[in-house]
Amino acid sequence: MSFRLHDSLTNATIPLPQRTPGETSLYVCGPTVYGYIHVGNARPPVVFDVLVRHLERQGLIVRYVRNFTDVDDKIIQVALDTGEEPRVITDRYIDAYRDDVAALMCRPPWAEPRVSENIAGIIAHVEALLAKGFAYVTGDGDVYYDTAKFEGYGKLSKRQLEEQSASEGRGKVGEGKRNEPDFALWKSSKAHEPDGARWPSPWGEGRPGWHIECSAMAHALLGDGFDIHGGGQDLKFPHHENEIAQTEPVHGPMASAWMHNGFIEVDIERNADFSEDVLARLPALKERFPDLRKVSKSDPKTLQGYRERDPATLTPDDLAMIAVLERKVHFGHWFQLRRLRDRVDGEAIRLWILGTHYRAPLAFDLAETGEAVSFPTIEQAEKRLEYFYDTRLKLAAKIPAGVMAKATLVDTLAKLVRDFDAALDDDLNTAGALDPFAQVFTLTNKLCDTKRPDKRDLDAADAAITHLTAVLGVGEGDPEAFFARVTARRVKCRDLDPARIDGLVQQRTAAREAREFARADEIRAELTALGIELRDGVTGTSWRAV
RNA sequence: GGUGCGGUAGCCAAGUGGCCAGGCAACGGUUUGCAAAACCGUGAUACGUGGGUUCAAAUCCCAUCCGCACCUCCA
Repeated sequence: MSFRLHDSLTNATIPLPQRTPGETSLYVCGPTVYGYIHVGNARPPVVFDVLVRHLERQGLIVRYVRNFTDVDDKIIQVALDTGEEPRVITDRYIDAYRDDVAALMCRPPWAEPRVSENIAGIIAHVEALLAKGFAYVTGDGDVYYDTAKFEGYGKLSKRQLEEQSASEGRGKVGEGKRNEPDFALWKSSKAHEPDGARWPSPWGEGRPGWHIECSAMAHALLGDGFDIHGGGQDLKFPHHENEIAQTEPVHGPMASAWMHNGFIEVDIERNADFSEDVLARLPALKERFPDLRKVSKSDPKTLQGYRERDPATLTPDDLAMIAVLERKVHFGHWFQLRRLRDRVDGEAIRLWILGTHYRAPLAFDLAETGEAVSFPTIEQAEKRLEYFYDTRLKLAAKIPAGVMAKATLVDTLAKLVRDFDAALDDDLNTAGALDPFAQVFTLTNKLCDTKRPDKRDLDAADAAITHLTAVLGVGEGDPEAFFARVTARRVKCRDLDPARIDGLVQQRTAAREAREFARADEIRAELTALGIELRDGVTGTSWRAV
């Protein structure tokens, strides 16, 4: 095992930690299930799924835990808004999450704990922190972590204690909180909060704070310390910093390595088509609103606020803000994974994500021509996927025709597979791994195009492709199922009539057989205009929506 | 201000001292009734800028400019 990874705690590249030889334990922070996820949330499951596949392929047992945060202020808010019980809400979004990540070709983790099913362990952990003097109870029945007691506080995010501001707690210093960065381990329930979000505890009815949940669930499933803790970059502080602070005093060092993925970012100025006036005002607006470019959940509300104002009172700056907000809301709409999946295949989203190293930022592209919305880089990935599956179909059809000639590709293919594995061994360099991946497919196509392909070459190509696609989780499905899925989506999206297309294709075939090529080309032009691509093969003509 | 990440060809994106990235788009060719798909080939002094080290720098050192993210719920 020569896998090495970048550890965010030490900022060094280290060998894969294995507390138990032949086994690696991995904890990844999962979603808070209060709504549908957006494409940014898709990155961690995809990245860590590839990590698990790669390690397992090399014979390791990976104990991969990804939690569901089903107890949280945001869930309570949804419950209060809709009148539903929290469990109903969280069940719904857990199902939706599983559906989304399955579409991204992520395999289920070894364990998916829910906070609501780990309350006893959480209470025990809080009690242990209280007993050791790392936490204190306030008059309101809240329990806070005392960050001043933990010497290593700030070591993951590399920040000094005094710089930090409060998080995860309603209190301010003086109102029961001892230090500004102290965070809640247990929050007392308020009268109006739903029954499904309160549990009895030694400190009265309440619910756990966000950070303690992961510490407790990781310990429940992986024991005292584990190998790798993963999650998005933004969780470094405060979430993971707090997990360390909570875990170390009770169970000793938490994770041997930390892996943080970069963000998927949207750039609203890109292709935004703003007017000269808006563009001229952007710099000044950015001064006033530093997070102007960031797509935020409060954007629709803010936009609504502007729309409700008397147009006469709107200044040019306001109008510019409206233009920008409209753009942000538009991006936000397509950022949601469910919506995006209506336009591009989940597997293509996966390939798009893997095209960039997991620690680097990844730009989300959206282009518009008139009414039509497109996602250039993801659509590019989808075309690539079609190529992979086409190649597999071609290879499968050619394998029976293999002969004992001269095998020339066996060694080359083996080397490409080694290069592929080596790229992944180097801190999961999926983008680098796509190089040998591409070369294997080119060689396979070339091999299939030869008249008398060697049987051993064909088998070697098949074995190489099986390995590469299984590790990346890209192009490994049933090709027919893939094309059926993609065609069905495009047909639906463009409101095409498959029966009519089949009819036109038949007419064209008849014309071609009669050697009436002008007529045949006329029909093809008609189909092209509908976005249908034809392929004349030896076994007849097939069509695909492009 | 603090902590990180980055600037590589039209676009996306690997690469951390000498040798090839890869993909998309473009162009030429093989193939095809013509296309499409596939394959082959081509392209551009590609490495933010200025110095330095070295036989050799995208890669190391110094300086500098620019961009991004997080530091408040966020993957």
